[in-house]
Amino acid sequence: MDVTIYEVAKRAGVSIATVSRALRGTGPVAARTREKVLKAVEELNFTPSRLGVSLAEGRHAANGIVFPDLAGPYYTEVLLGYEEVASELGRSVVILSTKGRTKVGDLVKDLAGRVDGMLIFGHTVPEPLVAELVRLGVRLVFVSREPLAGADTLRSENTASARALAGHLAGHGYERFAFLGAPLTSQDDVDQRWQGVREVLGGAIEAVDTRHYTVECGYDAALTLLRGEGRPEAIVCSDDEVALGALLAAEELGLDVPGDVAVTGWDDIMAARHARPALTTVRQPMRELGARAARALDELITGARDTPRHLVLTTELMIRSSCGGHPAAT
Amino acid sequence: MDVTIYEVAKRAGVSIATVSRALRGTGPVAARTREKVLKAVEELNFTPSRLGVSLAEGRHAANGIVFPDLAGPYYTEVLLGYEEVASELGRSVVILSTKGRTKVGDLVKDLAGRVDGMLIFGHTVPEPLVAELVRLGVRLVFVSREPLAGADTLRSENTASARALAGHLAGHGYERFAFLGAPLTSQDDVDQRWQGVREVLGGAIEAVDTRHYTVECGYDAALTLLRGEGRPEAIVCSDDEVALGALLAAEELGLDVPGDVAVTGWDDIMAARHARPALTTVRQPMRELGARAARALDELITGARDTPRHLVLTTELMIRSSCGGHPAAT
DNA sequence: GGCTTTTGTGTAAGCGCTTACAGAGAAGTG
DNA sequence: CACTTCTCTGTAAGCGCTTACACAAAAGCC
Repeated sequence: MDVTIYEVAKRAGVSIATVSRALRGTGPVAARTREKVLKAVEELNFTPSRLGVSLAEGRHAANGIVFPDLAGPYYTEVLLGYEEVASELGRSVVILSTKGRTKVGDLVKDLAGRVDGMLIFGHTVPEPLVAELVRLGVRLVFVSREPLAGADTLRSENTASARALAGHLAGHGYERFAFLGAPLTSQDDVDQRWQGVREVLGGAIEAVDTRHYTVECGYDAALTLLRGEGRPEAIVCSDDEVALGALLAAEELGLDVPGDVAVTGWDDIMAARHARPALTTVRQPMRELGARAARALDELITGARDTPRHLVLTTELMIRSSCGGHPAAT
Repeated sequence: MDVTIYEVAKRAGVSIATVSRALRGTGPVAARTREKVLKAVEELNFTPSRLGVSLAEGRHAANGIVFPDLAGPYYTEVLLGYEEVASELGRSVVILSTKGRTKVGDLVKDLAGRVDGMLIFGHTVPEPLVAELVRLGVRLVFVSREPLAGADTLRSENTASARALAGHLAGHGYERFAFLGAPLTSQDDVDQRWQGVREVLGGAIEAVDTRHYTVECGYDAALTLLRGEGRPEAIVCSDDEVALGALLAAEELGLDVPGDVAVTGWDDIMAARHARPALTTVRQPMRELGARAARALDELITGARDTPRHLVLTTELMIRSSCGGHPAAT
């Protein structure tokens, strides 16, 4: 790691400019000269310093990603899709989690100084800081948030998918519903799901707050809900983790799912597929979200595109057994 | 992002050395002078270039991490623990996945040029390249592999935990066992688990290959195993994903778990807890693995320690319902 | 008051690499 | 042969920041 381009040049008997040209193919180099350079590189086991290259080029060849936490499988899948495409494009990925961190502003700015652009999940970064980053010309792509002027946004479809899910549930003949996991922000993913479900079920469904979208919070809220008056026949959950909590609550209360109460989730994470009963849920194309985000960011970084774009990816309704019986199916 | 230290110095009417000293606190600066500098910094919204600082300091303030994939929740948890401590120590985390990648050597070397040290999972990086990195003085910490000269290793305990698991299973009175997920490498994690289980169950257990440690491969191998002659009464699986596959196979064949066949896993991932029956498994302190790795790497990077160290973290036997009935217990 | 020590600041040299531009030599053309 | 064009190479200037060292002024001490 201590060999510099100067030592290679000396050993090969050429200038550092020639070494650079030979290695990068950025200019004409005689075959004989190239051989001498490559031989010296091999003998000295030289690898160009990333720092030197980046400073001289004025670019990092790296992408950033800011997320609230990775404990939910949702974020992991997006990250994997993102990293895969970033690597294909010759870029490293620098990660930053904001969970439990103070001075998020400083952390995000430090990240911005290390990368050519970044992906931000939803509202992980405070809005004033987002506005500042946009003003500074930082290339940004957002996943899972409403459109924002000056930056790209990418999300999965929510409203129509929620309507399809609610329609399917109604087809089971249920008449009393609850939506577990009230929206935190207007127009965020969960709010759109709530809107879509409500369009179909109307006054037959009521939203219940869970405080966070975790298994634990879903369990607590479901326990309270299922112990109360007017128990719903079906619970539509904001996401799979909350739904897993609801399954635990039903189990503890000795309620059969879906016989006594049906439960649905959102995301189609691994645990949802392996729970019993297997969760009926909506699958988000999470890897594709990450992959598309990396490509969008590439367009912004290379200048292939300079106008913000807002994309919506399609979802898939995964009917399993938690919503009710399906004659002659699965 | 375009303001340089020169512009700040000009605006504050001091030299760039004074700006640097004022911002970093590396030398005496008069209070009056410091105020002028801070005012200029604020007016110009200056943030020091990470590249400039790193090149001048000769360090990146970043940690690398190389993993085969993040699809398994195991890797995610380790990454989270790692990132959290790295951030506390003022370091960013640069990730690299090797799954499906060609030219892993080039990718790893590029990563090495961006960070002050890195964490590598098991045998993700080919041994010759590992030897070369060690020789080049790259600070390395390995997780989940046997001790290696010249680098730190960190793993969870396997053999004694496997003995405890096997002892518990034997206590259920089973007499025929299978180990699903044969070891790939001598002394790797799975091999140690296999050794521990075999010490207790001896000739009553036989290893079955799964090719990979995934749900799908576990399912295929379990299907074959359970359809064959001499069906085992209990299946000890290499890890939770393989165990989830075994649960799917049993379900498909109409076998009751644990009535007809008991199943155990390893890791205690979310899906293992939410499966039904809930998996008996061994919990690895995955976040702590990551956190300890980051701290170990910090010691190597700062020079607080220069001799390699090999640590083993304790695990916890999680008895749930997939191994058999437990009177008056959950 | 003279000498020593401390505080504060600026200059210059790098850290490792890229590349514009100038110049030399070789090749091509009329 | 003279002129033009092409190939190849080296020099010098930066990219943005840190800091050793020299020097000046102020403070402290006898």
